[in-house]
Amino acid sequence: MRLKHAKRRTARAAPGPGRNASIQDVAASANVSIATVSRVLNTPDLVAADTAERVRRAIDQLNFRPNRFAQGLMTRRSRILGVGVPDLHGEFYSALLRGADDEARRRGYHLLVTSGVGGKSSDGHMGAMLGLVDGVALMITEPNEKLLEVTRRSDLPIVLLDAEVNGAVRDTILVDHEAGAAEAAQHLLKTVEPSRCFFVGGPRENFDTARRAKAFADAVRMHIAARTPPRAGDTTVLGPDQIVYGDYSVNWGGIWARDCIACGRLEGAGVLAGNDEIAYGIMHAALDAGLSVPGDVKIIGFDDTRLCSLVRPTLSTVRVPLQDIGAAAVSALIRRVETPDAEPQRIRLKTTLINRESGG
Amino acid sequence: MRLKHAKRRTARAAPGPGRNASIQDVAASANVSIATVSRVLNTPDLVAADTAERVRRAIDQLNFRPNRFAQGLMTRRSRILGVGVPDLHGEFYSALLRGADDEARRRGYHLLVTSGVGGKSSDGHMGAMLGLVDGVALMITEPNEKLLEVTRRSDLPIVLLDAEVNGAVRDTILVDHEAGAAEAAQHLLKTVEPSRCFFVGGPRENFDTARRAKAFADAVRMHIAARTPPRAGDTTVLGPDQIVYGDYSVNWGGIWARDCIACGRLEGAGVLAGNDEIAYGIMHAALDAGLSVPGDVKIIGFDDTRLCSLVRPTLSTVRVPLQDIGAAAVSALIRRVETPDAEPQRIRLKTTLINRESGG
DNA sequence: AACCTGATCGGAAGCGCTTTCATGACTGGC
DNA sequence: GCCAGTCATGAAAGCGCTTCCGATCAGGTT
Repeated sequence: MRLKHAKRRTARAAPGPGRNASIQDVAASANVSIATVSRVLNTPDLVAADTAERVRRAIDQLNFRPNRFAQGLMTRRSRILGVGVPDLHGEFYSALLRGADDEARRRGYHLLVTSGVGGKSSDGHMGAMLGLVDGVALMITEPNEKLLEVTRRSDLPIVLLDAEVNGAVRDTILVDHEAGAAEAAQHLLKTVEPSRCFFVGGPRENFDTARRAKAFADAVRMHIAARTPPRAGDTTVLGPDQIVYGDYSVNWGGIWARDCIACGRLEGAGVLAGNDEIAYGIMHAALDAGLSVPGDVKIIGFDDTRLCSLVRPTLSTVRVPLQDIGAAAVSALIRRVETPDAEPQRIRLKTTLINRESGG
Repeated sequence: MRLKHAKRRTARAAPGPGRNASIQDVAASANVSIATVSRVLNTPDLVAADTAERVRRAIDQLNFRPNRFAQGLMTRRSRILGVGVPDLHGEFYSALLRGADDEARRRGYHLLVTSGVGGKSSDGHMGAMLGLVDGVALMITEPNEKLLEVTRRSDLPIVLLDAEVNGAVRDTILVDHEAGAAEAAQHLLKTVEPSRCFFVGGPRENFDTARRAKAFADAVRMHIAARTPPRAGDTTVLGPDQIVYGDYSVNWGGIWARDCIACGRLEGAGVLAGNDEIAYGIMHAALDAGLSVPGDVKIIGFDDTRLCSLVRPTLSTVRVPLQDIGAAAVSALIRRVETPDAEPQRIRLKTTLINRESGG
């Protein structure tokens, strides 16, 4: 037997398995209206204690969870935050993500992660993401007009990680690469001649490398200018080979070091690397060539990834608080989402020189 | 002048800035009904070519993007996949996530990442996640009844990473740890006496460590049983100290190695470590003690993280295709989401012994 | 001429929720 | 005993979309 054209207007099947309980079911079960159920959830103060209790029991019993889509449709909030990073490879982003995720969960938000930000095919994907999230934390490491344009025109809350966007006043999490690079330079300059100090960076266009390079150069120049008495031949112009660029890889560090060794210039040098991997590459090439670290050459890395304490000799490095960056980004983003009119914030996180073995 | 109590029933403000264009706006602009607009988006075949074209123009012009919440409310799909891992720390999960993200974006899905799966406070967070995603890829490394119970009772599509759940027939991505461990053992046994072969694992409860340990022991026993002629004193019982457990850290590897050295038992040994970090710890302690690797002691790691090719001597290891695991998980999950009635799948991924320096 | 068929489209229901507005029951002050 | 002022609650209007159903029309079939 089968009902033919059964009237289905308002009748609804019992919330058995296969269908989650809806607010309707709860309301029916607690003998109140759906409005009251909603109030119990969102504004409990507006409902009488005993009613609320009854509703809560029904909720538990039916295992009711508000449908997030319906909620989102009304409130225009999803409690999801987008996180866009250029890449998911390696220690670096994994630490960042970890900080972000911890903070997000603490605040009852979820993280929608997407990598390849700035890549070619990322536009559509980003677009789709914008419709789902309450805000976006974006990490951009190289200039990318298209992406910045999107962020500028979007009215979605955005915080920028470690990148300044000229023209737009936005929440921004900054890392004080300058102080870190300067501190590292000063440390090297204690025992190394300014002319023997090198900065071996990542890609020239990379924001971080650029800032670290500039601060390094400034520190070296300042050191020269300040020392008394001046020495013969002192010049505040750095040699063109003292600041070089490549990429963020062990390989590039090795290449540079071997070149340098070939010219006999690595011995007695002090090197600040653009990141830990480069530093490791340099150190390794030096050791392979029979140089001692830090005896013959002093090396300082950047970021303080796990690598630093694993390798021997251990790597001195400039610690960048990656987890804190992630956490701060999420925190700032939530603040903007929840209080859209708040003043834009610029949070600046400190770096720390970590003296281990390689830096002397 | 201001309109007082203007009638607002059906009138709606123009879709200026501050409000995104809705399907209504598109319909009005293209002079069709919203049903037609929807069809253009979802079932273009049902719309006349010229009408569709007109609608598409309106969509472009108004920069219309369907509201994902409204869509989700109707379709019960979000095109978001949940990924739950125990931890976000380190190379391991970062590689996995990368594979997952690549595959997801290729298929037009997004990833909602959550760590701390299996942790104490993760329940509520997981619960909230379940309402948002089309399915979940779960990585569990240790027994966790509560979590498994949740997965069992949920009708949400789930794929399990590298964990078997007895009783439930589920899509599962498995890694052939057994083959990898056996291959590594056999490699060591070529030059090392069975009684001098060790497995230094991570936590005893950890699924992976348990499986690797068992396969290692089996391989050693089988080697003893198979060799002809049998030697005096051959026994297929491994010494209790040949399979040991600790945690997945460099530190633990170092501790074990130093203990072993103290008893004079490391020289001439062959060691399979539970992961690369342990292997590195062992290798380092050995080198520090003046032993040569692989001359005096042969060491093989597990996972093939970046560390292996960075350190010197380079680490032989059993490669686990982390990125492939992530990609396979997402792929299987999408399959289940889109064809819920498909047969449950068990995908088994191969490991590969990577011979570098430390393994001899 | 009456009928059927398929292609195309609009009307309208309804997904599950939040929120406004109206209602009714009490309360205290006169 | 009556009116203003709470307080607790319900009815109902949508949020923006998908999809079922039916209307219309052109063109072919009997």
